[in-house]
Amino acid sequence: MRASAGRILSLLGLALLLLAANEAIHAALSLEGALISECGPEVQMAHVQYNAIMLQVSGAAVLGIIMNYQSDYVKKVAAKFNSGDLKRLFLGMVVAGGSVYNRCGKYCIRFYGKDYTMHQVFAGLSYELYRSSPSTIQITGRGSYMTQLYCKDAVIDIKELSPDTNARKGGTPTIEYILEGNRSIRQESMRVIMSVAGWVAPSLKRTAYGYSVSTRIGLGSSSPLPLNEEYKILAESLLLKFNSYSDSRYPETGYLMSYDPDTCSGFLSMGGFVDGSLVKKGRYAGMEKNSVLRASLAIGGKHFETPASAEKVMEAAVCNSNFDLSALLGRIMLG
DNA sequence: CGATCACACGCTCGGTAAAC
DNA sequence: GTTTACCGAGCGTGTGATCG
Repeated sequence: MRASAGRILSLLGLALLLLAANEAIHAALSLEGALISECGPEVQMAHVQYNAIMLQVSGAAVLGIIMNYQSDYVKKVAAKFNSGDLKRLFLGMVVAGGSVYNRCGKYCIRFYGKDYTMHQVFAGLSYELYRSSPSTIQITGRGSYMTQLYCKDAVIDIKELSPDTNARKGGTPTIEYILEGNRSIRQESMRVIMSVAGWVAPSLKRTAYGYSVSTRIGLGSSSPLPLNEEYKILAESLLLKFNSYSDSRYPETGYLMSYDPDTCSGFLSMGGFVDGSLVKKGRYAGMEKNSVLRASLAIGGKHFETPASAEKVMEAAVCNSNFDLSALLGRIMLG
């Protein structure tokens, strides 16, 4: 059974907890609690259900994590897609937010990022595809993680699908393999890629009637131009309209961005970001990308008297998707 | 040989505002 | 209202050292 490895890890974790009830474990668990509390209800449920166990290893600030790789998201896609398609998702994650290290006889695929959930997804896909379990390390002094998969087969696969993997070193990764997939897996790949390298940035704009919020979503920031073009083709195949932009400091790179409300809401209605995918920095850092996107779209076009009142409504909308938007708007809004 | 640790460099998101 | 441009500091990334 594919679930058995995960169960064994859970049991192992439970045993360790019982045996080693020390301060370190408690500290680790409370940190984990704080982390998980940022996630949506679905993630929290999954978490309670499967109970990831954290262990303190050498060094004060470095935590090793034994993860249970049964993210709800991976369970869902594993039931729906064959392994060829799952490989498309895996490729998307590596290209958008990972690296491949293959020197000195080492075969290592890494995934970086602050989203605990996305590391679970990466680890879950690794297990589904290669029956190999990576380990996740929290990077010292920062709220981000690195997941390392030592697996020769995986490295060979990725290098075959995208020979040039490391964008940082001037390479140009390709997602051609994803583009060859059917609509369903392309849509899922888009969601995963956006969750890894995409962003939401609601912005305040002074208008004749006060201030209004406009919604903006984007993908990447300095992707190699050919890859950026492939991202655009992928988006267009799903009727999402992005424009390409380039940062003048990095001429051979580009990113995608869209202000189009139909594109923003269209992306949301196809599932949007993977649940638990968080905004990385800025005013909404740590909040769910989907919540921010939903809130921003909900109050887009409304006018506010002051920037502060607009931000207040945004904050309320992001933090509680069930709150009474119209009541709050009635009190604060002008037009 | 697989796995973990450590760290410096420069790239990324995302804030902001001007130009259409 | 929509699109383009600029910019910065926090963090992503590659790699060597090290350990069991």
